[in-house]
Amino acid sequence: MRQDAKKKIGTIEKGKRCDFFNQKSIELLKEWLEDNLDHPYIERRDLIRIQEETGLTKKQIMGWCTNIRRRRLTVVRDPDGSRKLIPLENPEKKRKKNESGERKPIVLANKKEESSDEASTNSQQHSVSAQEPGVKENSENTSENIIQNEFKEMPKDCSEESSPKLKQDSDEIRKSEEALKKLKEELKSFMTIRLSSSTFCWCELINSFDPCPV
Amino acid sequence: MRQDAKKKIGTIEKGKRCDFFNQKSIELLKEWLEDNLDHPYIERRDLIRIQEETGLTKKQIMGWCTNIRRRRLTVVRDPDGSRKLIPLENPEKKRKKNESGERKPIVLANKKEESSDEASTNSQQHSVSAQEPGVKENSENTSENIIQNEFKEMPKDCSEESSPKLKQDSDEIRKSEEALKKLKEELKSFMTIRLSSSTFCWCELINSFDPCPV
DNA sequence: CGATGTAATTCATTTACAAGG
DNA sequence: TCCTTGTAAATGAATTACATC
Repeated sequence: MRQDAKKKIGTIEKGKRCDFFNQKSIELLKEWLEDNLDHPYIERRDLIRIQEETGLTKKQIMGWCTNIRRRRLTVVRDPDGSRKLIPLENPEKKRKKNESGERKPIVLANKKEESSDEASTNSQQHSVSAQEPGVKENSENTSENIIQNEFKEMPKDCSEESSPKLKQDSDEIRKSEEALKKLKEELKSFMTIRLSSSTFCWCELINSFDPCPV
Repeated sequence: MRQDAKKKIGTIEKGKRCDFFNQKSIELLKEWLEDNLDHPYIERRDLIRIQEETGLTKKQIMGWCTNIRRRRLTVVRDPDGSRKLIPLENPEKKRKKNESGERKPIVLANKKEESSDEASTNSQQHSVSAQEPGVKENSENTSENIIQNEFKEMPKDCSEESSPKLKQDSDEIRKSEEALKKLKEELKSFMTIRLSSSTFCWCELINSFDPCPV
């Protein structure tokens, strides 16, 4: 703890939660944001409405929007080149973690393969198909850390390389490569379909792979 | 119970990382743990091996194991009634969050509807319920779940449709699944690399897949 | 030796403000 | 006036470590 003294600016301390920033207010703001993702800049009308409903000041609400834009949204481009803001998972966190590279949460893969091991973090065995082994609910921290971990260990040239054990049989290699090629096409098709709903984000795709042990 | 305020004990400060607790050591310990989930109590042999490979003291290693057991593992029971420890996501975090009920990360759903599930702000109403270990929660990432599910369905359906012969032989299916895993690896790696340039957009990823532009 | 309680440190997230355009 | 970018400060989660039983 290195803070010399609590600095008070106006009536609010930096970093300190005020009573008006409770879960209900956050829910309202989130609601506004999700309704205005195409143009997440608050208008007078919504501003006044949220002020009245939450008790937050104008400055607080606009500051919240500013922070959300830079920390939770990112720019993508549609095929026509138009610019858009969509949700993104924690860009700042990723940058910081790359620089320090330490003190990452310990994530267990929970893989005891040899069977369709249903051991997710749940304690009871529900034989529902929706859960896949290795895919479990997680916090955003762990997802990103897994990505970073595997990124460091993974070979940089990742486009068309076969894994060594497949090299034993050239016919098997050919079959595997054909399957991979086909899957790539299918994935492309899949992403294009998702795209039409205009809510697709590549980072969500990344997260959908986690924490699948590969 | 006892809070004897000792700031420094020996040469190590509480909570402070020492140089031997680096990522390589953590990896080794994690490796040991995942190999010994059935009985996560370290033996002399492994203890000495890890001591030598990491430079950590015996006390540090055993302390790590103790902390892992209580913070990252939870007890489940097999159908035969036997007791088992399996990975659990952040039991302590969940407890604290349920009690305070504030300051949760802001997660955007990226979708307008999906109003059936109300679990995104559960801590507001359910202040403290009888917290059973292993109870699954954290269904906040709704959009991720949706995409995850859709993605999981996609390759199977498409594979079966476009190449029926893969269905006939379980070995072929296994190969296909391996190929999908590999594809996921490649994608994750690729996207993580692109991430650092911060100019990524989905169309670059799609176009990077030869052979055919969509 | 293990389980449990807890002190201390580090890091990610959030609220807030300032500078400059 | 509003936005973007940089950053200060508070909070909480995760981790390492030790004491007690």
